[in-house]
Amino acid sequence: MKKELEKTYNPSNIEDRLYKKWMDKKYFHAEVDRNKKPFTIVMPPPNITGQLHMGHALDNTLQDILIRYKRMKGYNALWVPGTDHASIATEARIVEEMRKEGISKEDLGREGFLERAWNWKKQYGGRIVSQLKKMGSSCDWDRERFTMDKGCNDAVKEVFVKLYDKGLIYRGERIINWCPHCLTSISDAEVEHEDQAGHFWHLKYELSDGSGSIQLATTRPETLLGDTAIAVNPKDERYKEYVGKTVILPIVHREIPVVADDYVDMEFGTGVVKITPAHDPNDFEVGLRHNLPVINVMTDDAKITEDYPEYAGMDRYEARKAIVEDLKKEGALVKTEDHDHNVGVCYRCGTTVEPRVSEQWFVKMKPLAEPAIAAVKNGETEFVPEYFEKTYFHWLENIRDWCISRQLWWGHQIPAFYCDECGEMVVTKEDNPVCPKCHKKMRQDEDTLDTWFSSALWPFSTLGWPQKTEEMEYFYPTSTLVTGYDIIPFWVMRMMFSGIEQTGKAPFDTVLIHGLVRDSLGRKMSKSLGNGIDPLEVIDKYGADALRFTLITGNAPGNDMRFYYERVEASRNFANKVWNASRFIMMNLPDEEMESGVMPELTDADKWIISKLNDVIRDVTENIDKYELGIAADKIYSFIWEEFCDWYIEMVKPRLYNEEDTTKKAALWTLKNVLINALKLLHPYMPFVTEEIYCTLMDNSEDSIMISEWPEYLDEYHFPVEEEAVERIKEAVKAIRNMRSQMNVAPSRKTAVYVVSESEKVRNIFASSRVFFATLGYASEVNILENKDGVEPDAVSVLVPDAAIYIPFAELVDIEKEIERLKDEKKKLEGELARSEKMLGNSKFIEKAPQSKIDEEKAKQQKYQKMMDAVLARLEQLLK
RNA sequence: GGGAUCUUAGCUCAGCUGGGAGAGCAUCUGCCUUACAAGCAGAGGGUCACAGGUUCGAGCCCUGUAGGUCCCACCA
Repeated sequence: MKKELEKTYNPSNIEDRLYKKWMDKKYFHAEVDRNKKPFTIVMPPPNITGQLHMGHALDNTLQDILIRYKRMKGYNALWVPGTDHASIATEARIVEEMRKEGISKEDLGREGFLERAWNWKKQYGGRIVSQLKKMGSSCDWDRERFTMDKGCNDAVKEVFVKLYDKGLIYRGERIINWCPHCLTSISDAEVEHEDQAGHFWHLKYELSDGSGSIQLATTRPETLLGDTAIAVNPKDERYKEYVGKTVILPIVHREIPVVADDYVDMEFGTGVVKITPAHDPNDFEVGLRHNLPVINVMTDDAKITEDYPEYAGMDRYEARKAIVEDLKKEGALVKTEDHDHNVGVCYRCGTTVEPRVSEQWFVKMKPLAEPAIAAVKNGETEFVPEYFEKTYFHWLENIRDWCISRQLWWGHQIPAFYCDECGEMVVTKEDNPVCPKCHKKMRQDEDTLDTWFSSALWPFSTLGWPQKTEEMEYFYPTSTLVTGYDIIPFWVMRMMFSGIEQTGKAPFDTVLIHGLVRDSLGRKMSKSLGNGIDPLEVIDKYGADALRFTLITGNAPGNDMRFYYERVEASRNFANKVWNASRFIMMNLPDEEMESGVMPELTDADKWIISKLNDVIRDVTENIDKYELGIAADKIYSFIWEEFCDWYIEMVKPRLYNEEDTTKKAALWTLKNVLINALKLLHPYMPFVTEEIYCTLMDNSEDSIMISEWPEYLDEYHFPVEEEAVERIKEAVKAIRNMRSQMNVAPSRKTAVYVVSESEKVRNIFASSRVFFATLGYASEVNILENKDGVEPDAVSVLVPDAAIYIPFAELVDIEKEIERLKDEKKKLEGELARSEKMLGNSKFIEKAPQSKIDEEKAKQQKYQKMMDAVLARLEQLLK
């Protein structure tokens, strides 16, 4: 029983059903199989707080295309999915939710809070997974992971302890970036910089010995409370005599030294800097060099501490105002200027970061960064596009130690334990160690680790590491990592050094970087702008295939793209085109099974499309192998729409409608086989529509296109002679259509066509293609002649290479217009010939250009010369 | 301040290692031709930002200029 496609293409009718089928049949699942080569991708785990957005849609479409392609090529393709606990983002969301209910973290306590967080994970973690499924993502859900599951926790502890034992993780009091809103430390990568309008306050400090005063300027007068020095450049003649003296800090009236330090820029401002080691990273360094005290003047939430009763409880900005007032009163304020300056803000909440001295855990980066740089330099891992390697190098070459402890509860708790009795500290994988000295129970460090600490281990923790699993052995290192350029410093870099340090191998051989999906005005999609487009809405309206196709076409790797509904519509129209062409073919296929293996006697047209398909198979395969997914998609698109639908199907129709036609079988065979192969090429991009058509077409004789074999280029399907013949016919048909259109001839009006050529070969080609002039060129009769003697006199003419086509339009023929057309044609040909002659007449071209180029040019010149002769002859005839 | 990237048709963008400028959308003209009006056939439209250079030959390579975007950066 032959199946049929629905009359209209309706993606929502097929997508969920097919996805379920794939799941049921376990097509996405990969097991270790030594007989096959592995191809592995680990999915960048989306945050459990998140909803699917266009960035995920793009990221996962790219991955799915690669995975589906490799799977069809015979690789053992594994795509490991999962989600990220996103400690800071999730905790912030939960705290916010609790705030609305009027409860705080402290009310619940650590355990109560974590319980609530796990419930959150249960509730929202699955949401994004089901959204990924709507995209058609063929990931191995049996291997789904979570960055805080047992396996990841084991990996985290393993790595932490190893790095600690090697001295690459240490605990220390340093200046770190503190977010007064999230109430935690954050890493350098988590700080964004933005320009803020501010002021420059010029202050006057009196020397303690009364010998004068010194002026300096500051953008942050409130930190003055914690100043422990002022600094000048040692080479600065102006201040040489002051170095070693002390000044009186205004308001506080503390005596602080004048120190000399190279850090100070003599050119900038007055060349004098106030030093606040507790609240500025540079000042902290200066403080270390000069042994200055560190005075913290702010609380966790950036309010002035109780140590300064006049300002206690004021936040940073209130205190700034109050202090400026007091400075004014004291006469220490010389002047105020407007000044824009660059401040760090928390990348999660946008709050201005407060540099702060506190005790934190750090990863020593230099020794880890070096091999990670080397792995890219020596090609073990490469970036696509290559220029992102520069971003990567830049980060690693300028990296500072990574602050990994967070004052949060949701995350991997740091595996460090303290003995309250003797103060002993132990770093261990054990859960409840006892103090090695006093054998008492120990207290675990309260802090958790930076989310990215566990994400950094994702490529191998998901494969079972630190256990020695078969998966680890077989699927690692993974093949391609697909991610946005904005994630390079957070994640790519850290996976690289973690992978190399822990496993000895870089975690992937290629990093495919993509850009951002922006709105139609080129703005970043964001919640605050409200310009985000929900991929699920697009899928509902146009189908996942259309969305996927839109996201990977018309865009080069690594570049941002704009999202337009018009483009989705165009993609949907393409899916519809494929659907209808398939429907047409199936309508014509006989009820009984065709012997699809045996190739019948083929016509030129059949061989032409097969040869074209063969080329597309080669090109598309090459393009995908080079990660040129957009280019490959374009080629499939134009092959299917232009070559296959607009030309081949149209050419083949007469053979289908004529039961007597002896070549009908060949036509059907070709239609079916070309369609099958085209569907296969398209499948990674449009998995649903191709599967639905394929299964209907194959009448269930095969299970799924997604596990079918990727087409291969075959020399025996290369038919240059037939290709040339059909291209000639296309030229002729196009020329006829063009002319008729210019003359406003209604399609209903058929006319005789005379094709004149001196070449027997060309006459034969046209003679055997008479039918195409009738069906595609509106001819009522076709005469093939050796010379134009037999042509009716009142005819218009069009010239194609090696032939002239005459169409008698008695009453329509306008000799003047005809002459005009020919003159235009002559002009064009003159241009072409001039170009050819210039090139061929250039002795240096003949000397240096490759022979193939020269031959090519000579052939062109000949062709145009022939056409020119024809034009001139025709003109002469008409002018008579 | 340093770096990356971009500037190609009205709009949004492709253009792989240098060898006659492309797509989608939009525009204009005809068509309900029994797969598809979510379609078919035709057409118009570009000094490839600017200035130099390398080359037989440059949208593509080099240098500089202008403008846009992004990333990094301790000028208080």
